[in-house]
Amino acid sequence: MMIMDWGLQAVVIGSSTSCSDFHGANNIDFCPTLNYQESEHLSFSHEMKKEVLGDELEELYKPFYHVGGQNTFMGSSISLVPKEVKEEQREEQRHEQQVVAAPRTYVPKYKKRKNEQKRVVLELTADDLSSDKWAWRKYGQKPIKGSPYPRSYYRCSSSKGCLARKQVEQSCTETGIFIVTYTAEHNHSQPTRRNSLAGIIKSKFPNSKNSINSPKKIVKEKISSPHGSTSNLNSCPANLLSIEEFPEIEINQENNIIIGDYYDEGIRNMFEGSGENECVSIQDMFDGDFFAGLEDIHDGFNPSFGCNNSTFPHFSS
DNA sequence: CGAATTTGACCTGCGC
DNA sequence: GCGCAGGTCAAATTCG
Repeated sequence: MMIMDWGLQAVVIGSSTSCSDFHGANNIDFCPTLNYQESEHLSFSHEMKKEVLGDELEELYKPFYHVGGQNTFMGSSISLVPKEVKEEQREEQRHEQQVVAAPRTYVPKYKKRKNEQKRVVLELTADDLSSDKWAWRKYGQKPIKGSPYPRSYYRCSSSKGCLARKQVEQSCTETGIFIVTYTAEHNHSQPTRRNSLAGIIKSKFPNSKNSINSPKKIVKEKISSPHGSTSNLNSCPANLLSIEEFPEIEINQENNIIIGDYYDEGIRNMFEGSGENECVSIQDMFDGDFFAGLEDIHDGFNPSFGCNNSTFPHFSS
């Protein structure tokens, strides 16, 4: 029997480990912290999904889809896969298992297209970089066209199979500012010991300096479609998010969400939090918590979505 | 001596 | 199809 319910699973802030470890072929449900039955109240019907979200918004969500219906962002996860899709994924995964069982003929040496990967870009000071709690190992450095400074490439050195990557380059426009790009996610918990100074201690950036008084931090999230085209939030037909409401937030041509100076301290707190893996999630952003946080930062700030809040699905946790 | 970094070569994606 | 730019590999080198 085909189940038409749209199981919208939104797993709130939690350990990235618990979710990222959940990519096994048999683990096509959701995080162990929240299974479908337990989260029935989070579901809404397929018809409701169509009515509220619409096809195009559904398309918008696709970048967050993930094999096994599991998505994570900055240590949190959100799952948006309808059950009928999950059945198809079961078939695909069964097929993949068969392929794996067969003699290996070709192993892709490189990852999928770079524009398919979710990237989080931060502009950080040296101090911000040194507070990175992860252990990184440098594996490359390249000069970048148009920039006088090279870009350094780091991978997570804590876990052998961890796909987390980090790129560090100095801003060519602002001295003391480093553009850090995180790609993929850690599949393990944070190490107790860290090599957080990667890219700083041995940095050859001539202008590297500690600039505690220049806390500028721009947070971007590149949202890319697995089909190669990027989802354009600005043209979101459902007008899911009215950027005009957020004077310090903009979306650039690359569909990066940019948060300006004004919210710096608040953003810092929201991303770093007081405990491990406490990060802001896409869900929180949709849920309004993210913007509520900005509201706290910005007195009189009035976050609102472009669509009617009463019809917008509420991702209660 | 093992681990980390450096650096040139190689591979892939993408625009023209 | 070609060339460029970015990303990764891996041998050599350096560090602790």
